[in-house]
Amino acid sequence: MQFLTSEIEAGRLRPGDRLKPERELAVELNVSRGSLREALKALEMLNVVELRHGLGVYVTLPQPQVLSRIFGTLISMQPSQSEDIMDARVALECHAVRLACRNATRRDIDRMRRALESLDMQAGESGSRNGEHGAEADHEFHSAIVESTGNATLVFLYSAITGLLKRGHHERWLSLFSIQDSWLALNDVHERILEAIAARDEDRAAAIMAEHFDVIAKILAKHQGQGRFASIAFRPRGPRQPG
Amino acid sequence: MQFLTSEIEAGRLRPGDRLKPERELAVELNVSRGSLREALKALEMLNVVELRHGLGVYVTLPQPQVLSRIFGTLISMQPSQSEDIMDARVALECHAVRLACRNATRRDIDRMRRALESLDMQAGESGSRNGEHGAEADHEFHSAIVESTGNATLVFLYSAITGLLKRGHHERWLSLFSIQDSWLALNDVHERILEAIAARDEDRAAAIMAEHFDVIAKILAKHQGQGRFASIAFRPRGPRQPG
DNA sequence: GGTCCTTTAGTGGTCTGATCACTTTGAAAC
DNA sequence: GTTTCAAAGTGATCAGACCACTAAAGGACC
Repeated sequence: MQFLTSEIEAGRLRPGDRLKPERELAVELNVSRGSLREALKALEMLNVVELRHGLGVYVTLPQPQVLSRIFGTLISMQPSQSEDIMDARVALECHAVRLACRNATRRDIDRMRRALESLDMQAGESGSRNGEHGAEADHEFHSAIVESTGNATLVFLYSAITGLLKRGHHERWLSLFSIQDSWLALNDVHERILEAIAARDEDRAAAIMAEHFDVIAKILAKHQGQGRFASIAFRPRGPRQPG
Repeated sequence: MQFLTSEIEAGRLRPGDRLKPERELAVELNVSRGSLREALKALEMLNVVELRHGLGVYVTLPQPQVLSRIFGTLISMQPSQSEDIMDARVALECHAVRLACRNATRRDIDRMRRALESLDMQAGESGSRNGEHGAEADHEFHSAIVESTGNATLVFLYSAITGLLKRGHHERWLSLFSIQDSWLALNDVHERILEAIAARDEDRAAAIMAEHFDVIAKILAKHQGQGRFASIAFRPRGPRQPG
């Protein structure tokens, strides 16, 4: 177990590599095949390794969505604060939008624009599934920004975080897109973010992104009383207690 | 395997509960004890259960540090550049320092101050293990900031990220603390960050933190040519290629 | 009566060896 | 040349045994 993870982290085993047969590996590591299999199955659970029947054991490249599934199971077991998760998202996105200003290609910007157009269309209607589509388009816009950074780590963290938010607080998130006046405010801010990115003005982009999360926080706070998190200018919590 | 996770997610099994003995459970689920153990060990890897020798199998509440270990292993397999990881750190810390301004207690601030004092002491000497101690004190200072936010998710992500940086780029990181003039620049910035946090001035704190990472990036760039990452004002990379 | 030690039952940890199931490969049959 | 099928290599699972650890019951000693 320890052996395999350290081998992988040291880079001696790389995604796609095939491990030696179980029987052989067990002899080398001086453990029984049963014990080795316990470790392999455990690593398979983490998606570090894939056991293919009749073929062998392969080192795999964990996909972000797989990671967020694991995260979901784990965090669903602890008293996670949605505000905490949301704050992590704010942190990632406010910096991501700066990197986007530097690295976004024309294609990236087109993708963001399409997402906003889709969001606009949803805003006109007010059907029952309105929130669903709006949330999707919103997510597409923000994903486009993060992915345009070209930073694999940020993308990875972001997808894990948003996966969590989606699963755990889906209803509350959707409700944001059912509140009438939120559309106007959000769409305006979105447009200005895109504008700033296109102008490669990262200070402005970051400032508007921060403002964006403030707007969300305020809308949620106003309409739900509890749906608040600590974004940049919004401070629902007092100082922590010593301890 | 499927059985246990669904039982847990459904809430029928709760943290602290003890499962039936392996032999008994294996009979009930119609699998051999070996197969059951493979599943249990896999779940143990996710920290969903804990196998206590001589006692039994217990459902556990995952601890953040264990999660971040797993997370770190997974991230380490992503094709990320060290600049990418560093940028994620910048993102987390620049927002964390804002939250620190709101939530840090007197104890938190004392802890930061002690870390800086320790850092000062290291600066005076110039032994061979100087870099080691300096890096440790530096890490303590930054950890204190992130932990003072009271945001479990941020702490979690931060420890995963820094764990990665430490493991994968230890030497380069240490070298920063062996460069003579870096001490002066870094210590000054550290002091000003602490000052801003104590004054609860989050805009200033965030600005100085950003500057801090700029300083690091510039020092590394100057002394190593390659040790650069994209911090807020420092832009080593051109626009991404359309892909 | 109380304290300490030993024993014992219950449990996870590991090992061994066998058998089943899946995949690929290459030889044989056509 | 194509198809068929048998064999080799591999993971999947099983059964049974024994080891190691823990806690509680029981007895020995003070």
